Amino acid sequence: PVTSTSPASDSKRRLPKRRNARETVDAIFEATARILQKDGLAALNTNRIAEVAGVSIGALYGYFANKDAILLAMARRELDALRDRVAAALVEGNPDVHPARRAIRALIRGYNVRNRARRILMETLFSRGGTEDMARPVSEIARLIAASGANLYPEGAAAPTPVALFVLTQAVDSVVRTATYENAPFLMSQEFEDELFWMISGYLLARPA
Amino acid sequence: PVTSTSPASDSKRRLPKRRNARETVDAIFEATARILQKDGLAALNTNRIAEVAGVSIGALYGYFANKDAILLAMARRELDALRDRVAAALVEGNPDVHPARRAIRALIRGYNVRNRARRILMETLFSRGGTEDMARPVSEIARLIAASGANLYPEGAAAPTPVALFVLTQAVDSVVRTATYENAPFLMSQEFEDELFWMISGYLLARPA
Amino acid sequence: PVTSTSPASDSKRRLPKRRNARETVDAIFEATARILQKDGLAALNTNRIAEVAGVSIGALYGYFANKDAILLAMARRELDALRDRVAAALVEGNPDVHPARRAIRALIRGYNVRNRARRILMETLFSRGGTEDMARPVSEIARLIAASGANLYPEGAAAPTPVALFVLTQAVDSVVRTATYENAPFLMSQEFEDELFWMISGYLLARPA
Amino acid sequence: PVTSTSPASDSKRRLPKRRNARETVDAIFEATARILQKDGLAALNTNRIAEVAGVSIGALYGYFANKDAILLAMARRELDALRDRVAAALVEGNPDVHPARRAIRALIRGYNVRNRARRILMETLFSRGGTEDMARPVSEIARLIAASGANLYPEGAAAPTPVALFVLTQAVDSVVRTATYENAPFLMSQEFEDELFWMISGYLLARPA
DNA sequence: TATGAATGAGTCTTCATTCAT
DNA sequence: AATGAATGAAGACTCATTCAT
Repeated sequence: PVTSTSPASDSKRRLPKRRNARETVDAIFEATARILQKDGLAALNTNRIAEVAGVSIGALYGYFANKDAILLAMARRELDALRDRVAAALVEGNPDVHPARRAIRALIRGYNVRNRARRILMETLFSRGGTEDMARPVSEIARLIAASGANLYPEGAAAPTPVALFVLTQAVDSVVRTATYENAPFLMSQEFEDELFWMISGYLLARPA
Repeated sequence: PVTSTSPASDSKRRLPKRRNARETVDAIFEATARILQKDGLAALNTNRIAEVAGVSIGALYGYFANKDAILLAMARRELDALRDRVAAALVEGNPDVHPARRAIRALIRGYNVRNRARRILMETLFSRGGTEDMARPVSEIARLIAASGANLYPEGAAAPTPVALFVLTQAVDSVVRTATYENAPFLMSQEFEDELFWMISGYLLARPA
Repeated sequence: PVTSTSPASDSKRRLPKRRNARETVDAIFEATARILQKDGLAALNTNRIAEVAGVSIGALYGYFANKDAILLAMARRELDALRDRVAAALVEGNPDVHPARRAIRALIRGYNVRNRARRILMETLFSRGGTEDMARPVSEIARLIAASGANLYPEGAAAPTPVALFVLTQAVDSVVRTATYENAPFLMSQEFEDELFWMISGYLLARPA
Repeated sequence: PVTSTSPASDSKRRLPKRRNARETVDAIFEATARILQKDGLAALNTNRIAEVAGVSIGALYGYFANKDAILLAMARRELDALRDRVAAALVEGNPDVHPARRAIRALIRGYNVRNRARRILMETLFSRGGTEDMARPVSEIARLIAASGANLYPEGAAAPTPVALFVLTQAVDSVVRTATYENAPFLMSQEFEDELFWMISGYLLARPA
């Protein structure tokens, strides 16, 4: 800002790094996640992101139109990644474990990393009107459940309606998310997994045919 | 800005703003809620709150130490009010309706007003570390459920453990909250209430004794 | 920007000056004029204006919505002031001097102060679409001329049409302005005044009745 | 951005951008004019110029030392072109039309194209201290008028002094320029031309011998 | 106790220019 | 000679908070 009085620092500007787009975007996301996790949304500013990412502020704006765009892109990416992991757990994995239990475990593990950052990201996505973005992954899981049929829900259970699937998936998702955000001590316990499993199967069984 | 020169001029004599503390605080909360609901958190600033509330910015700072304090106090108040309504629904009301259904209805109605403002408030409370504040009302409901015994949960059901109560109450609360925030079309439907009821009773029945 | 490491400079912020609105606006205009005159438009930034005016940047934005608004308001003020001076010279003053000559002199003197700043101001006004604002003062002078009748324009001259008045006033105004901006050496000379006067009277006489 | 992998793919093979210096400079000027005309000076930036011109930003800096240099070079070119056209109109053309009228017409036509861009260019030239550059063309026209003698100015008129020539040429030039910038409705009318002509001849006649 | 003008640190964003490729 | 990603200084503007009145 103030005209630099020491001509010694006049050593031109740093030579530009030349990474590829993917690396740069990753660095920006990583920096954003770190700041969010450590100091929260209020401490997140574009200059700091750039600094932590080791990218110039100009480069950052070359990749994202504005601060919000970073958060939004990141949120979608996280959402997609979690959805993929849960979906995969649902259809494959240890056959001795019930698919629902595999999905519950994937969900718990998924939420458990950098949960403050993740939470802020989801709130941002939501508050920016990304309701659809948020609903889609859960809907996809719901569709997957509906499609996989009898081997997923208990014998004798009526096929769940759309509303039932909404309730079911939101319930599981929200409980795990809340437990994660609250750092509930029982988060990684067998007991917690059991309760969730009972909720799922009990609910499905209780629904009238 | 305009200096009133003669206090006698009664044409536009401002109504004597001699409110008591309670009224002022209410006006501030009301203004905050309105701004949040209409334009979101980013548009919320203390000057605007003061303006909408019809209070000088200086007076506002006489009632709240800083901006956050407003949000926090409001969030707690909302939370308490909702808890009271749900708790009341649980223990009293139409005896022909199952207490769980009465609670579900109270929850749905409670979340349905000014849901954007409410959501932001809860996020703020959470992000400011108000986990305990948020957990308490739900815990209290859980305690109430545990205390009310057999008439609340189905015959033959094992008494729920703390983890089970967490899962149960969070599930119901989160599902309703999410449906509200997403403006789900089925929010006020009987079907939705039924599904929630089945989830509750099915879950409680499925738990091994 | 960078966290100040010396706690010694932590001496709170300056105590707020309390001038009245008029003084503050004047100080801002004065600072703007000075910067414009000395270093040109490119060197004009709101922080510097505030600094030179001895006003906080926040206070500046309390009086003007944005940077442009300062320039625009100033330009209009300058324009009005000059118009008033020329109009006054036209209708009053030394009766031994022809009104047209009095107006010419007022114009020359008016443009001669802080001409770089004045020029930039007019360009800004123009480029922001203030064509009407710019045209109005000249039109008003033209109207004044038309109204004052025979004692202003030579005997035997046909009453000027609107287009003629446009040509006449723009010609005089532009020539003086250009001479000012170019720091023409003859600007304050009698010769220059004479030429302008001959142009006016010759033109009016040459127009067919 | 998209790396062309096979140079053989001819579907969207970019046209071989092998222009010579002249073509490139022209493209840059054309792009600059277009941007200025459409969106004004504030919207003019080197990256956009390069983009619109279909030139890389690096190449642009190969032709011009900096942003200002583009504007300056363009301004001079425009000025010279206009001067040439007016000078030509003065000394040749339809012999049945008075040379002064021919010059007036050339001036009006000249200013009438892309007048916003032209105006910004002139302002830039002026504000960058190009007073001499701006004065020269007009001086040359003045010299031409002085040289062409009696057939240009009315019989009985005294030979104009330098100051008179300044006043005369600036007056005509400025009036036309202003009328153009203001999109005056009478710009292309015979009446306007007449008034200008009367101003010129009346002025020259009114000057004492 | 209320008022609201003033403060100024902080933040986003732009864009002229460089230089590795 | 051309390309365009990267650089980072600079600058417009916001808003939580203070304090003279």
